[in-house]
Amino acid sequence: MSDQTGQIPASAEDDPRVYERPSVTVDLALMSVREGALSVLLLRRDRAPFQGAWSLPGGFVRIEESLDQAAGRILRDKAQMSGVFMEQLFTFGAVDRDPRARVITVAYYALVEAGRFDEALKASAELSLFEILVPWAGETGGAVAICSADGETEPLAFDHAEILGMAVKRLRGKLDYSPVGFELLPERFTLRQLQEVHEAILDRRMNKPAFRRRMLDKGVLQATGERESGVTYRPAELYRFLDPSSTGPGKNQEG
Amino acid sequence: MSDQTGQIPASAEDDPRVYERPSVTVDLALMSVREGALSVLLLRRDRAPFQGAWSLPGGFVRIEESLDQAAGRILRDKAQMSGVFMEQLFTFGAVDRDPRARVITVAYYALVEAGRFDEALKASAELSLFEILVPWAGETGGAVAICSADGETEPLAFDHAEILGMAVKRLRGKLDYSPVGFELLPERFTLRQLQEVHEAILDRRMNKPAFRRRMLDKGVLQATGERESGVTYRPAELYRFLDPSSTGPGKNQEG
DNA sequence: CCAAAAGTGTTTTAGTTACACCCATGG
DNA sequence: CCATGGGTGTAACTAAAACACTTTTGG
Repeated sequence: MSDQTGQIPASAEDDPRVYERPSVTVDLALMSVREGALSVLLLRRDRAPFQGAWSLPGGFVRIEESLDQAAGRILRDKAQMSGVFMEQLFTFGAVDRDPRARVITVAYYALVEAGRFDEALKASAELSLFEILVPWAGETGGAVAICSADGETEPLAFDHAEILGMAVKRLRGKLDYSPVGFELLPERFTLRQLQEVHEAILDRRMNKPAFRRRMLDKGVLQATGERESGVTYRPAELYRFLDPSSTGPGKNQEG
Repeated sequence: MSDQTGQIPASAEDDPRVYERPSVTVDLALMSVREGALSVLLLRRDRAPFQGAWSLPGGFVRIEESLDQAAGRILRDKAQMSGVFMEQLFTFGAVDRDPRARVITVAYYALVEAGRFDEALKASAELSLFEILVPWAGETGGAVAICSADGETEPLAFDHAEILGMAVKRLRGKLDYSPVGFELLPERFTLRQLQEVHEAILDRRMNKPAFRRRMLDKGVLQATGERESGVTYRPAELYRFLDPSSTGPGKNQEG
């Protein structure tokens, strides 16, 4: 076991060379709220395993890039998007999660404004949009189902239903103590739009005045003075999200 | 690029063989509350890099074991413990986090009753106990310092200060909506002990009656009828943690 | 003036905190 | 009977929710 060219490890347990290495991938749950429904962008698999099934966009982590960089690259390559809010979710490492080989995947979730989905869908024919169906009670192990525009539920490849289930759970959990909700709206938005996003994610109707005050009391919304247009009723004021980390004393985006 | 022995991938991006693979390790933040202080079990490194520095126990993930299994094995090998509460924390994948090679580490945190630390410390001379010093405000990027029994602060190897910082943050965040606090106490405990654990983790004094009622109202504590002994004042009642998942309708331990 | 949704004021409720007090035990 | 911490009752406070209401626009 001695090695003249490099360091001689004191024991095998500290030497990566003696063990076969797993592959490491990044998978992305790219979500948005579209027409009142929490949705996800999926890719149709064109080869085995799970040929024809829908899957989260993903790819191998390269030796010279960080996990965050890999996630950003995959988002660019598969969905033609950049500058998107993205956060690490969980790492899935079951031995048999990929029937071909040992693959550990670091899952990320990403949030975009609904309008940006359309560009991605036009750019790639393999991409498609699905509504996420979440069982609130009577859990199925945390997994979710997906439902296409014509109402058909479809199977997901690998353990991606479980990954997506955890993504929804995380999104729900962070919604009221972190500014993730604003990532799903354009730069200027009405309080009604914000409420619709919250209602879609939590799958629960809310009281308008209560929601309004709760949001305004957080102090992260700035009234623009502008109003929405194109509506037949009284136009609502447009608000902008004020990132507290960019004005207050230096804090990073970690919520 | 064709391969007669196996499948022929339609494109290189789906073929793990064309990329150099990173190594994957698991690192453990094994924490407890001892004498009113949040503490962590660390291992002194006996070789470069960071020779002499303190580090989280860790090891490579083997090709035939899951991440959770790897974490359990490392806990057994390095700290002679089993049956310990453990949860995945975050995956750290900066390219230069290990100067020798590309190593991605899946960090876990584990919680044990303070008494179990002593056994581990006796079993291995390289292990030592440190108090965790957490800057509440004026963050240092989420990292924490460690402080030995004689008051000396010591450097941590690799990015382990950052990992430990995230572990403390996660523990603080889960303390009041998940039963993690009970993992740090013996099977039977007094409400005062439970309060001391919460105060140590959150680094904040609390009101006794308020804390007492808040805990009892959760409905997860069962009075045993027994009392503590060996005290010179009125002995407090001993309580036991009642896991709602073991009695109610089937839910798994995921909080 | 009417319909529809924006936006406001007031009451109710629930959960937490603060404070004062009594109880049980050992010495 | 005193010191010490265990345990309980009550009032005050705060945040959220529910409800009724007024305002503003397009038609």
